[in-house]
Amino acid sequence: MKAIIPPENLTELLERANMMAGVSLAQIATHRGIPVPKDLKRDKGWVGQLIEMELGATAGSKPEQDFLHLGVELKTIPINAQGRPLETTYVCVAPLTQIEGLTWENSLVCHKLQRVLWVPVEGERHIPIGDRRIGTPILWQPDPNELRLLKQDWEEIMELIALGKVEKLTARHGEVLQLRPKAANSRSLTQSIAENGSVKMTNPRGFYLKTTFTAMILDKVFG
DNA sequence: GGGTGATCATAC
DNA sequence: GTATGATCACCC
Repeated sequence: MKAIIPPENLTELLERANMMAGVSLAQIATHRGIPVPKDLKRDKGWVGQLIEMELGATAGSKPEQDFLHLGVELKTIPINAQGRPLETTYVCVAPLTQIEGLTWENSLVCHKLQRVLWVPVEGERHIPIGDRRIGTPILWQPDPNELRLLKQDWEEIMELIALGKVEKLTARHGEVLQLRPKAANSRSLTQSIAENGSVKMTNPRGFYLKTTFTAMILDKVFG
């Protein structure tokens, strides 16, 4: 495998991303010497990591943007034949303790979503993984209205977490941003705030963007 | 059929 | 366990 150097600037990143449009995942994988899985059941992050690698993102599990020096977060998004998202989009883990004084402006959600490079990839299950094609990338920055919706949902969710009501939160809360389990399984536990203010254990949660929201983002470009 | 809750792989 | 990358799969 040949090493991919991180893009030096935004223009270079966009050039690389644009060159992948129309290319199949098998082409990328072959080029990189990576086997294509039969399905994604045990390789759920495969597509994302393949695209990450090809664009020269710094691999790692740091809670930071993929291209920190460019202020860009990379997200692959599975779409159907109509260009609509097939899945919600994971943003980041939700803090469940020590959240006093945490504001939207300095939250991880806000930071990660400041600028996102969306890379649509055909995701319908009847299409073999290798045959799935990459679409036209979209560099997105939330507009004032999108920012307002995100902030509103985030504040509402964090308020309930702060009140020790994380167990009462479901994916139905929030217009565009939702809170859902994010863990190895339902037995995973992490600390959270109890209703009496003490510490309790609960299933880890993550923030996800609902498909109605990401569909709007894709629509703004493709109509 | 769509969305919610559950789950998978991997690095550290 | 916590973080990354997400999709699976069951229930409504």
